[in-house]
Amino acid sequence: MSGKVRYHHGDLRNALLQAAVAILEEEGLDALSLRAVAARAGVSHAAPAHHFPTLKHLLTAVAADAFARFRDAMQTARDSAPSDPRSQLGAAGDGYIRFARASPQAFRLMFSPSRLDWRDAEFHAAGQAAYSQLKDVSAPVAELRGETSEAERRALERTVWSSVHGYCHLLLSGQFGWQSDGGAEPPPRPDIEGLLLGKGSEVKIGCKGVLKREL
Amino acid sequence: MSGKVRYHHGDLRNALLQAAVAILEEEGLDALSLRAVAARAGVSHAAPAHHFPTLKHLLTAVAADAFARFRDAMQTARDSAPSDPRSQLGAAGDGYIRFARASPQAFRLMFSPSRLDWRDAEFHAAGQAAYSQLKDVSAPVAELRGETSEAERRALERTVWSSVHGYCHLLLSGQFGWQSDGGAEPPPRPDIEGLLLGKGSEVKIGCKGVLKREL
DNA sequence: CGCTCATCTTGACGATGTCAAGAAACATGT
DNA sequence: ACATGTTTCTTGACATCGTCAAGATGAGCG
Repeated sequence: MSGKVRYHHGDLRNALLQAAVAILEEEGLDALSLRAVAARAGVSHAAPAHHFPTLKHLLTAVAADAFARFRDAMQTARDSAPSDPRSQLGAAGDGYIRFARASPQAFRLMFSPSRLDWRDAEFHAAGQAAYSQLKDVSAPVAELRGETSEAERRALERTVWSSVHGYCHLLLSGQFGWQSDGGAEPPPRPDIEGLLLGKGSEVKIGCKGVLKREL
Repeated sequence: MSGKVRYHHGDLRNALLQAAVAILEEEGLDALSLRAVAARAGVSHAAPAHHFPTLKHLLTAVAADAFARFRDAMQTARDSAPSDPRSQLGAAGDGYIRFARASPQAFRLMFSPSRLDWRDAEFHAAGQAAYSQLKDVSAPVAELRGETSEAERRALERTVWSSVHGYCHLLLSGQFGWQSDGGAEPPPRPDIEGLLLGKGSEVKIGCKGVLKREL
């Protein structure tokens, strides 16, 4: 509790995680080393070993924490949006993108397979919690499209996820000619609502002969 | 020319690139170090310095080479597909995915911003050549959809690219619960043709009142 | 008080990227 | 043919990294 430096830190695990998040944001993923984290926490270079046996363990814990904030970003965006399927889908996508833009380094880490231990229980749970956001907004859309089978629902989730995730990944990679440090706004994201539910004033006749009118 | 080991290699730059590609495929991106490449080419650890001043230079050259094969994969897929916009769009996407599955490590490298020098001229040219494949198949689709402005065409390119790229990235990250080493087939890719051009037997009335029949 | 054990420090090892200095082979001009 | 200069490669070194081993320290508990 006290700020004094003791031999036994008392809460080193949390201090290391906090230092890791700070380094990740300030200096980037490539500067996130065990020794840098230890130095920032004010302990010796081998101190993290007991709490995080390996760099991969530390990065996995940081990624799990990031996934929790990632989920919150989507939830927050959905909370301040209308409850219809179209708006909820768009809001989840916007939350997804908002997080990626606000924490690009964390986003990179979260989807870096080789740096993480995918079998870690907490990490897996955090990832699933985030994914459930996509499932929640995709299900009503699948309903509207008449895609009711399990396979069809999963396919729709993958379509939504691929579209939004690909946009984020390409955006952060600079592939759209957009730099995060400049003040310019990035190009608009794919219009998944329009692609999946049609434009607002559209009448669409499905291949099964079902007539639908959206919004 | 001879297989003899000489002090002056004669074609070390190409030999290093070839060794790098081999290591990338056999041992993965994380094992691709300057020293490993030098050892595989049979030269001393500092020999690459003259041809590739920095690891980033070597990786950028490897990525540029990969982008050329990437472009070829899309072109080949398009060549063996009908010439209508829908088929060409699907074929380009399939070629994109085929390359990512066949060379996952190269694909990872190609979109790893921090490892590459994005201002390298050859790399940039190779990337643009690959991107032109997406532009070529997107333009006729934009035409069919009545999206003729420059901004609309660019937006459609981003939508197509995001969808296919996101699918590849998530697939290779194991996010779809699919492992490349197992013999199982991965889940199907997003149906971009269907999303952008409608299902085959569908009649669609656009918001501008234009009636279109596809296929 | 004394014992036990988790926690932290110190020191070391091999691997990495990069630099500096020098050796070896090629190129060129005369 | 020979000398000279330049390119190419080797050797050696240094800092940094992850990881391990051994020991110091202090907290918890009988």
